[in-house]
Amino acid sequence: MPPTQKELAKLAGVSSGTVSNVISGVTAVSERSRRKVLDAIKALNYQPNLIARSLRTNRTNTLGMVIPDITVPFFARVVRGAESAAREAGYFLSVLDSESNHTRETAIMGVLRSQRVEGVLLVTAGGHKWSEQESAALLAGVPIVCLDRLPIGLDVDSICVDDARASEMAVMHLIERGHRRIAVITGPLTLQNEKERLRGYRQAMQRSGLDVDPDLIWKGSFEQEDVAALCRAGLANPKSRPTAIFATNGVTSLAALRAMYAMRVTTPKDIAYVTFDELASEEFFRPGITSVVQPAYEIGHRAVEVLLRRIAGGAAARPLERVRLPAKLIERESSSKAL
Amino acid sequence: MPPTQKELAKLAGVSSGTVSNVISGVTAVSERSRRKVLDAIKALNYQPNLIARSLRTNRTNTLGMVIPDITVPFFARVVRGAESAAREAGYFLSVLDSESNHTRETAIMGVLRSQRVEGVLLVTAGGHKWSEQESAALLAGVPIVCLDRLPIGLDVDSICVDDARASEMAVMHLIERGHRRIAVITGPLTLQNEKERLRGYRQAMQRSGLDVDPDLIWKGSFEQEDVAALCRAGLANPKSRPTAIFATNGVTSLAALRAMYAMRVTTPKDIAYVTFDELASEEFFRPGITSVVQPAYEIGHRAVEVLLRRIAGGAAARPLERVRLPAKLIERESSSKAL
DNA sequence: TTGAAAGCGCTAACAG
DNA sequence: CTGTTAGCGCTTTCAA
Repeated sequence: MPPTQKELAKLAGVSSGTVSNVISGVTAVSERSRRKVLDAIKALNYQPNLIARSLRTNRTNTLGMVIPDITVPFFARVVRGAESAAREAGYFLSVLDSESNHTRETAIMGVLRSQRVEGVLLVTAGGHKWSEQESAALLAGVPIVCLDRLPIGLDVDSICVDDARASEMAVMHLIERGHRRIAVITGPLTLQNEKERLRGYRQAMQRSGLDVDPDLIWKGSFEQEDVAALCRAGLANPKSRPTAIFATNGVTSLAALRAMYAMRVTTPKDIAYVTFDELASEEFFRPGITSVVQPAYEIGHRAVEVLLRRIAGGAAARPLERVRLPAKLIERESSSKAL
Repeated sequence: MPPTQKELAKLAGVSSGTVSNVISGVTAVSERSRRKVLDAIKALNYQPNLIARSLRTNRTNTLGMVIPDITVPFFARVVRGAESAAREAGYFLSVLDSESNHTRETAIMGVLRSQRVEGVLLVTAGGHKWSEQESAALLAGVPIVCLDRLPIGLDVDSICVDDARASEMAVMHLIERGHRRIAVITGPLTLQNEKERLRGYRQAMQRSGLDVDPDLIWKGSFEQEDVAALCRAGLANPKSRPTAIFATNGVTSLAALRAMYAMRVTTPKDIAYVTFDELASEEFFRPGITSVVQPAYEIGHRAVEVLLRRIAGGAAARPLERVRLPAKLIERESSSKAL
């Protein structure tokens, strides 16, 4: 059993209250008492019991974070950013993985509430609409900031990349290189950000006076097989094949590339290719894939800042923040050949 | 303020103890009371306060995990494995990132103790020896299991790949393809696992009756510049250049490849190459790099099992477990050309 | 500047 | 089966 404050107080020959004062530093304590307490802390290797402290103060100094999959590099970087921001502000961050499962996600939110975290950073598993009931329960609980994948039917502070704009930029890049028949392959359109990215594609086409051919809108998912089927259907005939593809997220994109390569359709030779998200250690990826890169670390970092403002400000005290950050286009080989 | 058990009890018209019994399910409760309590829980959207429960029961049902960098894919997968094992056992897992910094690592261990986690999974930042004092303090605290990078001067349960064996296997693979002058480039040799991997290299050479040329042992680090300098020195002269390189970890390996490519030394054309660890989405990495692949998920998963046994068994009750898992060699292009 | 004491929300013993 | 109660380790009045 770890030593308690009481034992510490006894050893130091002072009262438990004095020990507390020494540790918190709020109330003045005589130098003599301070010394004795400090010595006793060393002697016993005392570590204050944060559980007891939290129960008493009703503060945990902890933020929760829910993400769909820590092994996705983008999320790992977001977590890093959030962690460092939390630490800078003197908070702990408790990260839990929902394994892209909404049921588990809901369970986790419950656990975090039970742990009395002071706020939650949420990257939803996606693909579902929060019911009125869920939503109400959530909003009545701790403050929430949503990142990246914004939930449908949940009105909270949020932060993500300006998806439509980023997407538009990527497609414009292809158009500028002479492409007219540009296919877009998306993730599940139940996700808000996927919808936005598709919107950006449409905008780029329309603003450039190009037709949006429904046959070139390939509504995909995160499943290898779905994506492969779409690619096979869309690329089978070299005549009607698009001259360029834009993939709206990294997971779908890897699946698409895999399918293309299996069909011996290569980039940039047979088709130009641009993707949302970095796919890997890009410098060794051959050919290099032109990518829309999100400021992942910053998204995590700023999400914590927004959350802390919300915690300080209270639920209704301030308007909802909706931060939209710009993404960058990194040009590489896959889109290097002008048509 | 979230509702408390007392308020709940009042609403349900029973005592607080009965509420507790309903929730824990340990003591029998009449169906009537049960109903009333359950209804009240719904009505108030009650979530038990785990902080209070922990203070009372002296149990947190939480394990801590300290890793050097969540953005390293290997660690992310280890975390996933640990998380799922923890969940299966009804534990929470609290993951903290030391940012490869021993000072921060020590601070984190203190925090985890303060949070009264029941055990800790530790991947040390490495590069330091734990002082007698640190070690003693640590061992007196919660049970610890070390993963992957085993600490020096800390006697605890541990789990990692059989590094020497895995290394030997990789080097044998090169020898079988006719290589005689094989360089090894390592990470910091202050890390136990790096030492082991170097030992494996030596073993393979010696068992095959080959000389171990000290000039072919490149003692590197995780720093791009150090590694680049070693590569430049070792590869400058095409005559005396080794015919193959074995890199003992992923981070160093990426740095080495970068340096090689900058020098226009390519693999497999100019030199054969084998590395410890997967470097990225290997199927798109060109050329594909022959790799020693570790069972990352399993390492995390089994580490939790070991830790739970230790928690159940007590400090001295059982002998130290030292689990060593086999790694696999995945052959790819970079070592495809026999000499 | 210090000590005594109340009480955070919960569980577990105990008496009824 | 149920209510009462003590107390987990801490912070925070309040008096001295």
